[in-house]
Amino acid sequence: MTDSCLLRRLGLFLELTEDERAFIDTIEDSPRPMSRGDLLVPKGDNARQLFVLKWGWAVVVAREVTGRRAILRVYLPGEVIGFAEIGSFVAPHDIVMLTDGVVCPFPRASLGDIYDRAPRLSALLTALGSTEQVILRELLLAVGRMPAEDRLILFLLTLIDRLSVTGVERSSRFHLPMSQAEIGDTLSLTPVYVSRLLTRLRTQGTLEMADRHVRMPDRAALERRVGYAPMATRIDTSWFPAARVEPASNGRTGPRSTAPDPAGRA
Amino acid sequence: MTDSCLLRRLGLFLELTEDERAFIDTIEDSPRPMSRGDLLVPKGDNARQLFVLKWGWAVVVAREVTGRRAILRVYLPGEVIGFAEIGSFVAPHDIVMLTDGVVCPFPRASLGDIYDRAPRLSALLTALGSTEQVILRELLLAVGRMPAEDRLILFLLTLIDRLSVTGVERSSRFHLPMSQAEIGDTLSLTPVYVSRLLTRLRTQGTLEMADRHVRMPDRAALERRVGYAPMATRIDTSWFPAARVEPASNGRTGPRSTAPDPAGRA
DNA sequence: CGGTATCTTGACGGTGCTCAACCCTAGTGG
DNA sequence: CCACTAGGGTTGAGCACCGTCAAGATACCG
Repeated sequence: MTDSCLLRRLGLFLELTEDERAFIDTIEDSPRPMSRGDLLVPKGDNARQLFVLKWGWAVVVAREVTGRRAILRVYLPGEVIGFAEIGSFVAPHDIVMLTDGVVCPFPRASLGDIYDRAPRLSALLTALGSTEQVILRELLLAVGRMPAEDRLILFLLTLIDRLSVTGVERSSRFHLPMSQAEIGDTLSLTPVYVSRLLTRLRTQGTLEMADRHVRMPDRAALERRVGYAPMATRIDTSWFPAARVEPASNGRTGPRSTAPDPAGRA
Repeated sequence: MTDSCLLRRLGLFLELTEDERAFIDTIEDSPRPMSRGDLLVPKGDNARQLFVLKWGWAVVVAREVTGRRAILRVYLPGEVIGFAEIGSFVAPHDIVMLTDGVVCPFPRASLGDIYDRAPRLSALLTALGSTEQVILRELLLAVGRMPAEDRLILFLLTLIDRLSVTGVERSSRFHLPMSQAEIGDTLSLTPVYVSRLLTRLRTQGTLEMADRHVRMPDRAALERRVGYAPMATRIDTSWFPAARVEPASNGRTGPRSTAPDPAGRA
């Protein structure tokens, strides 16, 4: 009953019962150190694992036909990696460590156990997946409809709020371990233009940015400027079922044992 | 035990047991006709309902600060609407009927029942949510990194495949009930430019498009051109738990009855 | 017949990309 | 101590993709 990564993550959103804590504790492997550039999930792989990002940053990377790179998702410390892939036979994109870090893997198969035995945790997983969609939609809106300068500002504002979920960074100054090229890939801009934007914002006094640390002197003004609404960091759990953990009875460790399941598709 | 909308949708991905079918049948309200422009989910609303789109098209609409409109998601007949919102206290975006149509609403509260009593269905719901993320990511990649012409082609290719999931449209010609302005909002283009693109593609012979019907004479060539990989229309169910439906015992109709749940957040 | 929505076409301009040179720092091996 | 390299950042010149503004065409509808 140590504090596992997954337990800490899920505990952010729900007051876990003893049973639930004990259950979560059984499904997680030991932490694994990672280096910048390591592939957590290779595209095309049948991803059999998910990860909690204990520390460090990771990104979902895609490549357009012409070879242009795009970062479709930035994972911050504490977040769960691999959710978007669980319905797919093969991973649609690479997931790569952006910095050195530590991940806590857990097998995808154990998700089946969660759904089988811990209904409230299952609902939480779905709800977490739904917030990922909201994040993606906001990024899509920014990339599609905002001028580059606002887009950059919005990105930084969003990061601050998301970092504050895990409570690590509260001030307006924070560490951003991304190169300008990587920022560009996230916002669909070229490295050259990101550089130009940053120097412009710096000379305006809108932004302070040096050695990968960012500070926003007048954050409120910027939020107004780009129409930023702070993201919901809490989850609406009102519709969740009651907390409950079924015993691991009648050999139900693997799927398909309790009821008939003609899994073949016509 | 009629064929409800939700049942038909979930049955696409899983061979449902009798118990599961009966269970699903209990949670759905009767179909409701809709007109173009009707709000299914208003932004800021505490969305207490989800919908299966029985027929017609619907879209998620957002507005940038400057007033520019964006369509963040297009829902096709058969798809489930409201998944991205279930973790939020209030809906982050409007969801609007794009055409006349019929929806089958079901209360969000009944999701709690599903999680409580039907573990395999719960897993399916999560998996469906994960495929939504993949759709979003692909759109983000296209909007961010593709020239407008390819973006438009990719959009049409994707629609064909997604329409074929429900099996209605198999040919390369299909009905696209969107104005050019709406297409533009989906692809982050202006109406004027969409018009220009379409006439250009038409005169090239790449595309046939008239009175909101589209045909692509050489679909394979276009798929190669934009690097299109047909979307996974099936879901990887290998990690799902066994099919099982718990009886609706001990008054567990509402949440929070079986175990202590100090829901207050510190 | 006027009003509205949709589409088309033209002229013009700017945001953001491309290509290129250059700088700085850190690391490596002589 | 000094090349040499590699990664990252900055700056300039030029341009093109796509947006903006505007006018006009067509269709539908009250």
